Amino acid sequence: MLTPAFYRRPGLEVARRLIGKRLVRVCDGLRLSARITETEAYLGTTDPASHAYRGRRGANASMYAAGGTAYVYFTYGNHFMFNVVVGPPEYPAAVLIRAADPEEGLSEMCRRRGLADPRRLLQGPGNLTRAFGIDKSLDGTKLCGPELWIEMARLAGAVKRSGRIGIGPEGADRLWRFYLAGHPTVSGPRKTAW
DNA sequence: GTAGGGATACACT
DNA sequence: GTGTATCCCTACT
Repeated sequence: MLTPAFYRRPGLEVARRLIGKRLVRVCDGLRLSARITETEAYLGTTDPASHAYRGRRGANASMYAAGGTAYVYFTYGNHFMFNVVVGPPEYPAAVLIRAADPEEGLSEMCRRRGLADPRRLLQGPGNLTRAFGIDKSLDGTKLCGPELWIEMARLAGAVKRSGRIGIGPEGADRLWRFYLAGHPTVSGPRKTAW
């Protein structure tokens, strides 16, 4: 299991190093796991795309927790987003987990998603939280079990970076998205995966 | 291309 | 308290 020290590193480093790691969820007694293939960093109060840009709010409180905390929020009336808080306490920064490659619990993920294609089960941040049963109840919990944690795993492939997806023009010039090059689970328009 | 969905923040009574 | 614009999206056409 990744230790708190891993998450205390600078945000961009954590975002890059999370690619290839194994996200594990125990839900209703079932173990689900997947290798992370795509992340995005949202760092500090000077990043216009970050929820912490306008300071502390009720909904973003978890971003101010210590590295290794889960930050889960709800958006667009439909979707939960799962972020990993990074850096020291009181520094608001998090890495959004955007996509992963399923390993264990395939049939359960298929059931939750109403879908069979393993490439699409965890493709996109809203799809990933749905398949993993991640919701607001996990917001603020520590990523060291028993319901949710991230494990060490060897990276197989090259990590590339690009601008972030789904944000406005503000902050779009920052290349804070990381993904496993050429992997079929990576989300977003294909043209952004250069 | 766009409808859909609900929480939130903020500007107004 | 009410109105409304926004939001790190998805699933359709």
